[in-house]
Amino acid sequence: MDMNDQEIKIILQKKGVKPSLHRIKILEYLYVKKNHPTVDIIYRDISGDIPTLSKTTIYNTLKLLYEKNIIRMLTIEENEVKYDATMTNHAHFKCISCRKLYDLPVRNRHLGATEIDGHSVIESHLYYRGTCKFCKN
Amino acid sequence: MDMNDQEIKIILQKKGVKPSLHRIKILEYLYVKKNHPTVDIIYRDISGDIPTLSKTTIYNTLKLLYEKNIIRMLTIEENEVKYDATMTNHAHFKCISCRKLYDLPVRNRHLGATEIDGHSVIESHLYYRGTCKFCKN
DNA sequence: GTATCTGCAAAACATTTGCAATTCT
DNA sequence: AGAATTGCAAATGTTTTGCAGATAC
Repeated sequence: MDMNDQEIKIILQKKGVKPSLHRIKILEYLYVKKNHPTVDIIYRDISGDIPTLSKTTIYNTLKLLYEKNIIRMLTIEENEVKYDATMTNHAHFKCISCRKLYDLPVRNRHLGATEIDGHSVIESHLYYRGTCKFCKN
Repeated sequence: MDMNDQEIKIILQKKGVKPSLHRIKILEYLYVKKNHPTVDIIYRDISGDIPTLSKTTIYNTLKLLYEKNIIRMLTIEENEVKYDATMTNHAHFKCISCRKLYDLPVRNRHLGATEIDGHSVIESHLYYRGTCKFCKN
């Protein structure tokens, strides 16, 4: 078990999640790749390393990690959910041409709000759709 | 044909969409109800008035209206798309307890941006999840 | 040994698609 | 008649569910 696995394990334990091998590997993937993957992408990328891994476990794990506030769930796409382990406030930009999803380090007071119009905020999402700087020419 | 239908018709024509009865009624529903409905909700609510209306037509129409920039598509829910005819910049608040979706009249310079980090912005979305003021007690 | 985690297959849904029927001018 | 619109039924694709088997402590 290398350093990364150990760190991931501690993160899970702190949040009250039992650090099974599958859970560690899925969360580690999110931390290392930072690619806002779907369930399918995760399955495609790590099922080689963990031959017994099933998609059901990925679904279960991501749901659990989301409920424990360890990762974010991105519903920018109409048809599939993406996940993100970056928990600091940031925005996203979706290019409708190349389909890439960019992180934007936006400093926005609205993203850090804990209360809006009397409602208690748990999570905030800011995202844009458009044509990215590499596609617009 | 009442005043509303006439107004809706003109809006559609201005955007280059032929104002069929179905299209008028679907867009009018969105304007009048302002309830961020799903395809199913629209179908449930207006298929009584228009007995021949099919869900396929609602799907077709909403897609067309979205592409013509007449309505917005909201992907806040994981599993289904909602639609909104309010085109002025505003945010949304989703209550995880009562499940209601609120409009928030947020004045946010980020929502009006046409360019971010060199990318050309076409649409902006800001939304929150949490517990609404009526559920939190 | 008991509780939790995992995996398979089937089910459940929302959405899309192909194509035929209808409507409008 | 010709072109666009609509509707049905089937297909698609993602996510959930039920339950059985495996694993961990």
